[in-house]
Amino acid sequence: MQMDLDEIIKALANPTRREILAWLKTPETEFCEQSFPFENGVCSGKIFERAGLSQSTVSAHLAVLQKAGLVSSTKIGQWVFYKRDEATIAAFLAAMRDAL
Amino acid sequence: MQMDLDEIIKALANPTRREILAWLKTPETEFCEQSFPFENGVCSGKIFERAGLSQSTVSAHLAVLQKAGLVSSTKIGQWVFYKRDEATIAAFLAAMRDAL
DNA sequence: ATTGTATTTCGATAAAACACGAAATACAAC
DNA sequence: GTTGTATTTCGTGTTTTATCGAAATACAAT
Repeated sequence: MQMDLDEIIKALANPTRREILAWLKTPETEFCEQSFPFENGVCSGKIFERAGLSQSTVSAHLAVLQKAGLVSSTKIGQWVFYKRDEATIAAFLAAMRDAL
Repeated sequence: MQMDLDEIIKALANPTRREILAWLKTPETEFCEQSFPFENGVCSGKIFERAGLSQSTVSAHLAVLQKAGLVSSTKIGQWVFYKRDEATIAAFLAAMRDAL
């Protein structure tokens, strides 16, 4: 598994981004219903609402998470859905155990 | 175990600080001998040398690590010795598994 | 093709982090 | 107490991060 430990830690060194990642763990309980099933991920608009920051700011946070490989996105129509990348997250935790 | 997850992650979001923490895992192999046994920790001077940054900069890094609880320090004479705080590190790894 | 909705990118600003050298502090030894 | 060594704190410049609103892009629907 290739992954940039430094980039991932920096991505996680922000409470909003960690929060988003946590919300995505259980979309059913954290977000109200959406037209598409949660298997595709959560529509970014729902995340914008929840975060209490401007759209552009949250969009930037999502981009950082994605660049670090912690989430992936799918475009469906005019919406973009984000979901956790569990493989990277697990690999990061393992790498962290070794690094520390 | 009380510990500020946010403060710890921010402390770790810097390669130099992670490096220092890694060096302290095996002082015998990472640092040449010192007058006091490594049980007391590693003399900050040795860490300054190894890091390749100015004393003041490395001193600041050590302060961040200590404030986060990742290392502890002991003063002996005019020297200050730093060592890992394994309890905090382990608690952090566990908290990280839960948070992610 | 015009309009409307969803999202991202751009440009600006403020705050935080990183680095340095110089000054200050702490302690030992003389 | 003066000198020398070890370390931290202070003042400063530079870079990175976080945030916003406005402009740009993408797509759907009419």
